Amino acid sequence: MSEYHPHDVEAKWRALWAERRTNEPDLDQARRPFYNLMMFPYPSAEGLHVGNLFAFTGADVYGRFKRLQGWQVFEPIGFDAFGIHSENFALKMGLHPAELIPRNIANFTRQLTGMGGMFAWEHVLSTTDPDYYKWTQWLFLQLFKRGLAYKKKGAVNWCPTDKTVLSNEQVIAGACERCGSLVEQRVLEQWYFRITDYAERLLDNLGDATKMDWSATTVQAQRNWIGRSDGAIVRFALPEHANERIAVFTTRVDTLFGATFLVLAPEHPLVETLTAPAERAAVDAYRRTVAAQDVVTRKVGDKEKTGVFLGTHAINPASGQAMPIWIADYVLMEYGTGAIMAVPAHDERDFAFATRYALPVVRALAEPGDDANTPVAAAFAGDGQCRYVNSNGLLDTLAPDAARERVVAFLEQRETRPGELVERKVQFRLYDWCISRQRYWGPPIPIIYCDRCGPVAVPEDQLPVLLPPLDDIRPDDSGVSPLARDPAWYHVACPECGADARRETDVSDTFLDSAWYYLRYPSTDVADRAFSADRTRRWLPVTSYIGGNEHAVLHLLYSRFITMVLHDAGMVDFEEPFRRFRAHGLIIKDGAKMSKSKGNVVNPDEYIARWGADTLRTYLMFLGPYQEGGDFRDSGISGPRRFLDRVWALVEEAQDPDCRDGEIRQDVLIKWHQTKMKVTAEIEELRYNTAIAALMELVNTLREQSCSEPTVVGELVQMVAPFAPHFAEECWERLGHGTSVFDSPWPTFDPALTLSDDVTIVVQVNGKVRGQVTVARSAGEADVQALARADDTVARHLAAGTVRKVVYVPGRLISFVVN
RNA sequence: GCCCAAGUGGCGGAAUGGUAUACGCGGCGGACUCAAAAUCCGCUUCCCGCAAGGGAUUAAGAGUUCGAGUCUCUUCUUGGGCACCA
Repeated sequence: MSEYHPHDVEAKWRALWAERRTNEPDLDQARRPFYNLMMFPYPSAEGLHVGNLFAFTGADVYGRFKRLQGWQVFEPIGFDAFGIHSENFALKMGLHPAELIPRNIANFTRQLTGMGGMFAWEHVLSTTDPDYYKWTQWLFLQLFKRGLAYKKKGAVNWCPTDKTVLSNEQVIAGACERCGSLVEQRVLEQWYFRITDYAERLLDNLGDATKMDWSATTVQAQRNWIGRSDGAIVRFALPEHANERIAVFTTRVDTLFGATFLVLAPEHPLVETLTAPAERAAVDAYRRTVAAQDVVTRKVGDKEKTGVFLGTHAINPASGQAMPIWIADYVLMEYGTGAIMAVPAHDERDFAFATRYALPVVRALAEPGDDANTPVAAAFAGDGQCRYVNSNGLLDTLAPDAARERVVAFLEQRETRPGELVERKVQFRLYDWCISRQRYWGPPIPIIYCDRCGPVAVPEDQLPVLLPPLDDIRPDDSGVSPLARDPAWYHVACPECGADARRETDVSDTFLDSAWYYLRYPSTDVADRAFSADRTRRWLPVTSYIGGNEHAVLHLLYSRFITMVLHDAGMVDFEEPFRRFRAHGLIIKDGAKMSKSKGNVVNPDEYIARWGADTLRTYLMFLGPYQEGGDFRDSGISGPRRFLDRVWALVEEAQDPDCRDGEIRQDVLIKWHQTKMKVTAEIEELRYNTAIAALMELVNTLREQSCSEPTVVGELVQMVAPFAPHFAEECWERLGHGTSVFDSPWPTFDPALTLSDDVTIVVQVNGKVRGQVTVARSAGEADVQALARADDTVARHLAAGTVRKVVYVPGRLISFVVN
């Protein structure tokens, strides 16, 4: 007999896997390719924490399961090592990121190897490697060439701590998502990607089951982010300015009869023209106040609404009433047309504004019991209970959808040319993606500015534009990147005319690095292009992608956009990069989220040292549903370790010659087939905790016997293998197999053998369980009822009245209704 | 404010509308041991009862059903997303 020593076993199999290239599929020949992707880590100085390990283990379990099912699984790993996070940490430590990052990557590599991931290390990548970011720059140029990358001066989110701009996606409630500083508004010239051109497709594909099978929560988050609104643009005539009209976007054109005033964003271009001389001073003062505000005070809701009157009016084309025109900072220039029609009776914000400035409130809708003139106490949106009022009979009896159509038609009739008064319009909340960063640690944007030629792409054969080795990489408040301090680097000849020119000194957003890394993995050994056409055709789109839902809108949306662009360019033949995506849950510790500030971050190293990686993996997968996460408790880990020890003992026992060739007991046979059925189904659905529970039950059943069948124990080992890979290899070898357990076929089951001959039938009287009877599965209702009535307790409860009804569910229960 | 999840023993968590509390942790008792650890065996939702048995119980309340943790409605709590988006 020998004992289970995890560290010996794990070291042995790590070495053998590397030596035998067990985890390196043949990328050019695989017949059943399965691309098993997990979100690559940012290599922090702290190393992997137990939450990362939970995420990677769950994805690895799935990959190993698929491999056992006969797929050639490619499970790559890499490092998302560019970006502000790495740079800030390096600055804090007084180190250069170019020095720090390789160190962190070495530590991560040690930990990822130690956890027993089935990683194809021959295809590891780091976004900071010039062989990688060369192609990130190439990707930028593909967008640039197609007019999808453009430079624009505009108000941007500026983080005063990180001293760089942030994309809208990186601003959470007016604060920097990374450091939490309140974001300021700055006017800068930045590079943008036209992701808004793809809004409709990005939204439509979310509902296309042939292209995407994603976690519902992630799909919902993307839908909300893209934010499609179906509405109309209405143009209001201005009696005092016959040449101008004010266009507003509204989703509630049916409330036009209740629109009593217009509000423009203070930055709206027509404000200058429309302001009456008498109001000039007040308007200018208000616009200055707003311009001085930062994004936070401007955008964070629930504050007192302010505004000023422009001294002029528009005409409501439906009611004919004059509508005063105001400017107010609750109207945003970036959304819609930068102007709204205010319907105070049916919009909370408009109601608050109208109340404050004593503007008229007119109903377009009335609730039951109200009439057209009942004063409005609070704005209400209206629903099926409401009816239209004040519409001169136009809408009275209509449902909201029909009313919208009717108003549009009404306005269209009065137009002298199409679009003069109204136009149907779909509006998105999504903004273009700002990718410029005024930082050091990223891929330089491959553009050269020439006075004569304008912005010119760096020729592709001159890529990569290497990041120059600067000593002082600290960002400053100037709004330009530290790269602008290296004239020797940025002074270059214009690639087109040869005149003196200047490189773009901003670097690109880290999210661009990660928006295409899955395309690079299969082609890391390809030097002359970003990705090989053959490899890409064989392996992509990604078969299964697993990652955190914190990237539901950032990384996942950008990746989809980039893939669509490449698809349209004819470079890939799919629009959606990730066939199946599942978000994993989060690990909490003692009921609280793990965070450095709370000091409850669990380092997996010490648990691996004490219990072994296989035990930690099994524990992490057992502690809760993978897609929901769970609570990490030190005491809980001993259970999975006991489980592995017991499997080990069963393997030892199965090797005993006296134990072979026994006849399998009926109840063991049933449990065995039930377990195979259940484990197969549960792993497929990522319900690892219940799969492990089923395996524990099988072990408990096997332990009741003096001897266990080697066949059953062998299949038990195969089913444990995805969770405890080194352990399973060792057991498999001990059972006499000469090849990897991961090259063995996943156990099959016979559904007929999952059912026992006898069944327990529950007996209920008036809905309460009063007994149970065991009968042959083939027994009929009459037999079951007779047996049930014969039970003393049941009989007593039946005697309390008359049986009115009997419900019989074969194989399950018999229920008597008595009164 | 709006949208989406979730709420089950001391704890992590199981339950195609059909025996709620599987599996694991912890706890209690026992075996082994000089002793402890490890291991093994048994018990463990709560209340009444020696027991047989009875009652209560899936955040709270109502409803549908022979039967509800599961379906419907209302309320509360927690977590997540969106948020002057017209």
